[in-house]
Amino acid sequence: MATEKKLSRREREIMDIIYSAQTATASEVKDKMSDPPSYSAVRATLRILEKKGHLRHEYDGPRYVFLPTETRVKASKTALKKLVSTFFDGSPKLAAAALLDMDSSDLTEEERASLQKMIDSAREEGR
Amino acid sequence: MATEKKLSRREREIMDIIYSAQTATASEVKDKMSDPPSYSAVRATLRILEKKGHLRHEYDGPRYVFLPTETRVKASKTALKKLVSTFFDGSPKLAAAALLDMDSSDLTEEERASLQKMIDSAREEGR
DNA sequence: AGCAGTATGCTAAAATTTTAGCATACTACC
DNA sequence: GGTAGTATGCTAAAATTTTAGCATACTGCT
Repeated sequence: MATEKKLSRREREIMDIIYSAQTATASEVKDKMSDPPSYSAVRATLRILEKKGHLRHEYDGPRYVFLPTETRVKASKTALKKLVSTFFDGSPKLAAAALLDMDSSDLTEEERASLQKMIDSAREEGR
Repeated sequence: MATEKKLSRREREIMDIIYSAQTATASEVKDKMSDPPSYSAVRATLRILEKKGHLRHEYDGPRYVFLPTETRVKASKTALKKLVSTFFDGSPKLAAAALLDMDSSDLTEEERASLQKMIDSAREEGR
């Protein structure tokens, strides 16, 4: 409910770090930030994210461990949906094709073949 | 070169709109913004994005049409890579699986089966 | 008990982002 | 040729974001 979107740049950066790590302390977050500001700056932003309802914390002994309030799966769906609409004209298949293409070295021949099929069928659908 | 990252919230929003539309005038951008500010505010941000090297413009009669300096494909790869690392532990296969799952109503039985295989194999690889 | 190290909370200043407004130019149409 | 409509460029103020610093508390040593 209270969870509005509209994250600032730093807020977004921190959320991404925490989603990636699943869980992180303030200093872990700081370590992973690009061009990290002071520790207290990081903490201030974490506090804001908590107030906005995007994060919560638990205790790990003497310190806070921050975690997202939304599940990773749910957040990933939202992110995927947006990405698909931004770059792939709304076609998840085309996006999936691009992904698997990135990963091509790991695909078996069989996988590659069936993929190709999906891509073709997505194209036929005119998307 | 000049193309640094670090877009602000509005800048990011505008870039996404333009990537999605491929091309857009200032007022088209404004129309698609959430909670759009004044027209001149939009234009100011467009100008900033041009200065930062993310956009350029061409003329469509009397007005500017803005377009990204990076191709859609390249930008989408960057975006996918980040998303995969944020939400899918770096496994494009798992991300693709999630995508195709979203789209499940459009999949044939055959597609679904081969997908399932890929997902399983990705899981086996421990990713 | 005292000290070093590392937490937290809060506050206010610095920096950036976001915005509106005004001056001006061009097109189309009456 | 004047007027309405819609462009652009620029500027400066408003709003938000980002930051550092300080006060304080707790842990674990010595």
